[in-house]
Amino acid sequence: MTASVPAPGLTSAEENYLKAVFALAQPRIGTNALADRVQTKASSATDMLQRLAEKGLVDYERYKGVALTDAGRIAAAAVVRRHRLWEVFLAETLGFGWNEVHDLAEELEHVQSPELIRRLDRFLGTPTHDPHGDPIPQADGSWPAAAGILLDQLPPGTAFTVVGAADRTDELLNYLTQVGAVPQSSWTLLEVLPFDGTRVLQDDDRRLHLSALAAKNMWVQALPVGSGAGAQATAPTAGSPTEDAPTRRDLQQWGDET
Amino acid sequence: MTASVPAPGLTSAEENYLKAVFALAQPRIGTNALADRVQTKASSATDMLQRLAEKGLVDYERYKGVALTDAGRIAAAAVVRRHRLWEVFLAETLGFGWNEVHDLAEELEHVQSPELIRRLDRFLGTPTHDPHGDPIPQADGSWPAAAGILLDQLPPGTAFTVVGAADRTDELLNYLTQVGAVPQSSWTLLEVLPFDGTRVLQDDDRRLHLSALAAKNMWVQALPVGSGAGAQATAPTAGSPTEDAPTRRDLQQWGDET
DNA sequence: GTTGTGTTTTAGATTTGTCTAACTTTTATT
DNA sequence: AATAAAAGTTAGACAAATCTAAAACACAAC
Repeated sequence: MTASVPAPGLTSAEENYLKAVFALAQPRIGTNALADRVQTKASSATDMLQRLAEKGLVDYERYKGVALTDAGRIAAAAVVRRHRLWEVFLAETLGFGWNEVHDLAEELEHVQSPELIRRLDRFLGTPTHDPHGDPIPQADGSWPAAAGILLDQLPPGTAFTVVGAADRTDELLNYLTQVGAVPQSSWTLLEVLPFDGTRVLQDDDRRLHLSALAAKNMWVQALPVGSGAGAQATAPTAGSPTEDAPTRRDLQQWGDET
Repeated sequence: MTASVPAPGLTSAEENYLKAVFALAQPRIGTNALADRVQTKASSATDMLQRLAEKGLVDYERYKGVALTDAGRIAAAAVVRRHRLWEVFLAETLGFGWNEVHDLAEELEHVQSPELIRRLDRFLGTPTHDPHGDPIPQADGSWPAAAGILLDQLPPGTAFTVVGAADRTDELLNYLTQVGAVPQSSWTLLEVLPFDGTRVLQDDDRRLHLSALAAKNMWVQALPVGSGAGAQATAPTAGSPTEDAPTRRDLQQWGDET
């Protein structure tokens, strides 16, 4: 039994609500928050929740919010899987930027064909993470582990590759894109400034200052020593990260924001 | 001005009707025929036609059928372009058979993004024909010429490559797929049997008999002499094609059936 | 433990796209 | 030309998904 076969005949709208519940429920989510997420009004959300409850995909109780049932979780994971595979396709195959893929994937994800997804997956080489570093639910229903660690937690002097962003807002993605800190790019973390935790990165030919807040939202993979990009300079000045550790992300580190 | 930007905000249903009118109108098409094509009832077609007429995409007159306006033709060509590009993608990139691509492309074609289509087109190498041999309207609105000639018209002794099928029914496509007469495959037309016009084809290692009817529905491209596939044997027995030349296809050889 | 504020639900309307059934127009036949 | 058959249209209903406005509920504060 794979996660690729959603309960028969979900409409796009149903899939979207399901995805939203999946993204936000921990363990329950309110009608307003959900309506917000899918860009509708609370009354519409109520209607839809009752329909999804009838189909056995959510556990809904009047005035008490919703949670996913097991069936709902499986169906939602299938949608997320489709979404993220399309994101990989758009970025990797068609060359879209990681800040452009979400909206398009949002449309493509609703094309109903398990065989299409199977083949897309194979064509892409069965990727484990999307361009934002989020894990792609596998055909067998399993979830890959995190693609890396937050730049936040990387010790100075380490070389690394960017593998994603924990915050998928346009603001961050556009910014990172502009300064060239995009997926697959490699850098060395020269130092962490003691004053505000600014990260100083070195590329082959560029030096870049990133705020602690940005660093806290970048997924990176440490590279083996010696394979560092750019200057090997190592001036590790104290490691006193000003920002606090992620909060909500600790509970539900993966899976939101599709 | 490219054909890639349809009139703002066409729904999937509208696009489907438009495509159907485009495919069948020569110059006008009746409500019933149209309803048949889009798998609805005549009353639904009437409704939709009135809506499309209001949008200026079709020229509709009560009880008199419809034709496309210039705007409608442009919008329809954009849909056909999207459809056929996705067909190429599905066949070429994902390895679907030419008998499987239509239905999926039917869904993918409605994803709205000119940039997506631009990039898909570029990724595929700006193809001129889909897996069925039908021409893909280009970004500039132009229509490529036919991909080849009908096997029907090929003189015996000629080597050729299959480039499409004039009849896109499952029956023909499945049959041709089964016997291996798929796009890109190469054969030599050994002879045309005088009795019923059966075509005898030779592959590198297989001999194949095709009915005159099948031959009349296969688009092929003659290969330069000497590059023939399989046996060079040449036993040209009279060329008396039993079937008559295409009829409707002469008028509107391209563009129907999306 | 009442009250107020904010959240959630219901009721009723709207849009898109469809249907069936009844009616109208066109056309083909005699 | 009359009329039957075929083709096309309208009317009314329905389902999905949404909205606004009004009513119902929950809970925190007093």
